[in-house]
Amino acid sequence: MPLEALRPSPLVEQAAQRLQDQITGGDWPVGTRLPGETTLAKTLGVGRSTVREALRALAGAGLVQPRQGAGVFVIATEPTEDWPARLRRAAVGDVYEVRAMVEVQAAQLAAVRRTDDDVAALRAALEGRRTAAGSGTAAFVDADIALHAAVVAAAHNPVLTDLFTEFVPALRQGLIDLVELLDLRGRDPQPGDARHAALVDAVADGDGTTASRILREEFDETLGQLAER
Amino acid sequence: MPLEALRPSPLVEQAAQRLQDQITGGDWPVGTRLPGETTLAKTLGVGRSTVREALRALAGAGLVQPRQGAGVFVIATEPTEDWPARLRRAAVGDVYEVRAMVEVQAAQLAAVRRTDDDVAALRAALEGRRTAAGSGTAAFVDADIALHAAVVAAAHNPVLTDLFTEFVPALRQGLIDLVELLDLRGRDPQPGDARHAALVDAVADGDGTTASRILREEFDETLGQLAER
DNA sequence: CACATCAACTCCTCAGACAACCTGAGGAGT
DNA sequence: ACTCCTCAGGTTGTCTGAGGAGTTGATGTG
Repeated sequence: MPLEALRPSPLVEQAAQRLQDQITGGDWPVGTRLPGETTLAKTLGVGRSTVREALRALAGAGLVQPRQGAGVFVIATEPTEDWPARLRRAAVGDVYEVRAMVEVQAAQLAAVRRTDDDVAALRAALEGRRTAAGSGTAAFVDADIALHAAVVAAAHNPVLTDLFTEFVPALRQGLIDLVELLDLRGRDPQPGDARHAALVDAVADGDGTTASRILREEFDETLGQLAER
Repeated sequence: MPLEALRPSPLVEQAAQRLQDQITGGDWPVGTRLPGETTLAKTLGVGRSTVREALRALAGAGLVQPRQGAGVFVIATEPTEDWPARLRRAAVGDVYEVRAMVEVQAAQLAAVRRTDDDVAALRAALEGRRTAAGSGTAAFVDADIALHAAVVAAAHNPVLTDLFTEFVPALRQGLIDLVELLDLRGRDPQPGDARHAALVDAVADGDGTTASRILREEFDETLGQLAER
């Protein structure tokens, strides 16, 4: 009975964690049939229902798959990539840098592919950013992100759009911290307005070079400020 | 007892599915406390343990979170985005396009940040690509991806590295299809060797402009070929 | 009004029982 | 030699009953 403690808090989660470790650790590669529930129960020192729930949790995460009468089988060795969590863990600078990479190029594409509807959405988002100038930091950041999202959307690449969406939560918090830290809105309630207007115009005019240059300047500046801290 | 049949196959999965429908369908928004286990058991017409396992499966998928004594709460309305699956579903062209965006910029960064170890890894990967010229398509594509991965790694941004890793599976299959479809290796067993060598040299020399230009040419060419089909 | 107490409710864990099902071995038939 | 059948053992699926532990909101007290 090679185990210790296994006492505090939900036993199910501890059991699931231990099983998952065995899987992600490579002890049980894909295709392996896990020991039976009663065996696992004895090994882990918990009841069979507890083991069952732990296995069910792993099944829900897509790691294992039970087959009645046959056993429980490993079908994946990694819990479905939890990108939002990973981004939350990552350094703000790294996230921002990748975001900059993607968006600079997206702007270029957007200038080529934008439809009239896109342009309308961009102008609306720009207006929204101006309106949000009078609101709190969070609201302003949201409006800013909405504008950038509109640029990305104008590139008409679903993968790109999804990618940007994935970045939004991490970006949002990072930007709120940044704006308040640097007191960006102390002097100017809507910092970078001229630049964002120029960006929208460039995309509308189909001038991808200018659009991406504007964004690059914007991001380089922010990244520089981030690096100073 | 508003239910029908609910007999064949695992009751747990059916119960979980029904609960998930309630959540994704908007009936139970984020923050909602689900009915108690006994209530759900009666409503679904199954035993309590079955309900518990169904809830545990949803918890494993990140949809709900149980709190002892308080209840089970909805914490998300969508099963954690399965990016690999999404990429598999997406059009090859879209995936490739985003990959190009990211990598062109990554090359520029890599030229600035690469260490001597990175350069060694790059040269080794280039050599591996040449060696794989005599092998099958899959092996060649793997070697090609390894080289590009080395470029991305040289940028020293963990978020970027993770992102590229996420793209690899979709990329791999797409590239294999592409190479065989276009018969790229019919005339030249290691297409683009000169260009890749120049890329490695540019990164080694710290010439980011050249590095990213080379990659851009490469990708534009491939994207052009993809567009023709 | 602030605070302590308490009861009802919730999830957590276990044990036991039976049903449904899969797998592999061995025998019967072709 | 091959196929098919049967069967036993093991495995997951499901239910029930019983406590344990924690949270929450109402109640009562000062």
